[in-house]
Amino acid sequence: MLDLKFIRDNAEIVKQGIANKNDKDTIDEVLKLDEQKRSSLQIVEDLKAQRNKVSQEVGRLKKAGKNADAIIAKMKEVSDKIKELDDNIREIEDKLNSLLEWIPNLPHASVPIGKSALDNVEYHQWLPEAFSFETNDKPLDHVELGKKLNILDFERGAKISGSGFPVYVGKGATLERALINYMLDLHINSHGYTEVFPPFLVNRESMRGTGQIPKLEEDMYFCEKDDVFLIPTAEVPITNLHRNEIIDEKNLPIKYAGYSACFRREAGSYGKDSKGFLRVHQFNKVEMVKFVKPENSYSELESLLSDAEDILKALKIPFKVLTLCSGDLSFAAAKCYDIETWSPAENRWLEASSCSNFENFQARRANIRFRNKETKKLEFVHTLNGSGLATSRLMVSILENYQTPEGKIIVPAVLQKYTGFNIIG
RNA sequence: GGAGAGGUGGGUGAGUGGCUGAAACCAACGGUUUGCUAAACCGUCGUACUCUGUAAAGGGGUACCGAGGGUUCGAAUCCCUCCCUCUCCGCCA
Repeated sequence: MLDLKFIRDNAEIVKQGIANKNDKDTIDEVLKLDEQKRSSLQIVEDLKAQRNKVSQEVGRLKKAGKNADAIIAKMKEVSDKIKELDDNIREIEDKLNSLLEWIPNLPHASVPIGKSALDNVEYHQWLPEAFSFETNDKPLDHVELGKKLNILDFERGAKISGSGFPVYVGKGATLERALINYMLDLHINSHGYTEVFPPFLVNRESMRGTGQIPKLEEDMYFCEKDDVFLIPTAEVPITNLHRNEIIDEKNLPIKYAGYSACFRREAGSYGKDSKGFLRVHQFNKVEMVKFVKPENSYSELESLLSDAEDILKALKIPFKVLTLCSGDLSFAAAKCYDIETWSPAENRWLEASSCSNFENFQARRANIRFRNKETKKLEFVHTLNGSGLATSRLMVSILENYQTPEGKIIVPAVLQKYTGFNIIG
């Protein structure tokens, strides 16, 4: 959520930001409603001031045993008028809020302007030693490998749940579990994050807090009976840990890392990247979430990115990092880096992580503040989060990059103590 | 699922129709005292919106005691609906 006062004072900047994000511009309507609201507010508040004053007078008169019928009758009229104006203001406010909820966060000044993913800018790239994009044999893709080695079962997943619900079997299941544990341990032991194991179902307010609602509501699984949603990412429960809280400044930054299953309906994206793990309805992810002081959020974004990259370096998976252009930024993000890992069989890069700075956009929605010791004022924190990492796309890269000419999989060295075996097949 | 208790400021907690934006205590902040720390003492200490306005400040108003309605000239206080937490019982992992 943007600050209404900021919108009022910087309408042109906001409009430009929305345009750069390819989003719908409702600012003129917002300003009009804001104007209406404030003028009505002035009138009704004057009436309320009058009512408060006279009501006290009534109390005094009654105590003195005097008759107050005349002014009571008059105040009744005032009260009715107030009620009418209040209703009117509430109506305006509802309209205003429903518009505000849909206004995206503005891109940071360092974000390249662009229309689509094609305009994203490469930030840097990392390749393992002796790596080559050229391969002599045609590598098997992860679906073929999974089937051949009997470690992934997409067909049975479709039978028991539907397409996009993969089943990990045998050493595949162990490898998945090892990967999750390895990533969590690294973040907790080496990067200073506190481990969180969050709920996978959250209420509507939480979804609103991080910005999934209203814009992405259709993309989430919803349990109507209890009005709860399956989380699309652990970002939601973990960021909402501090919803409606005032965080002690000396506890900042707060850094959490947590595993969750992630559920996405992927409505409207059928047929695109549908193979195997490339687009699934349920996947596993370790997520990092930070609550930081505003002045530090961009340096925290860099370190968040580097924390995610450390996983890939340790696993020796080739990756590159993109700075998303304004048009490709998600609704709530001010800046975002995507990490893409190399898939030799697909012969392309696959998105495995997003690391974003939301500035105070989520904090304002979720009302997460701290008291600034210098100004003594309450301020919104900045929130950030990044996948560290999603296992599905990562698993594609691991299986394909670590396959031997015989079609076996060598377990990456850092995972071997977690799996207890060093080869699959 | 059944029965009961309760949700008040950063925290504990008082407050059953007007003098309560809210006692008291704790925490926090500023100061005095002290060789340093501690203790003691004094003082300050809600948020949001809005109007006015200053170099910075400040001042006025409104709202807010879980949420939303209602009664009333006037509601933290009375009524209704909903949400949440806790305790006990039942069922179950």
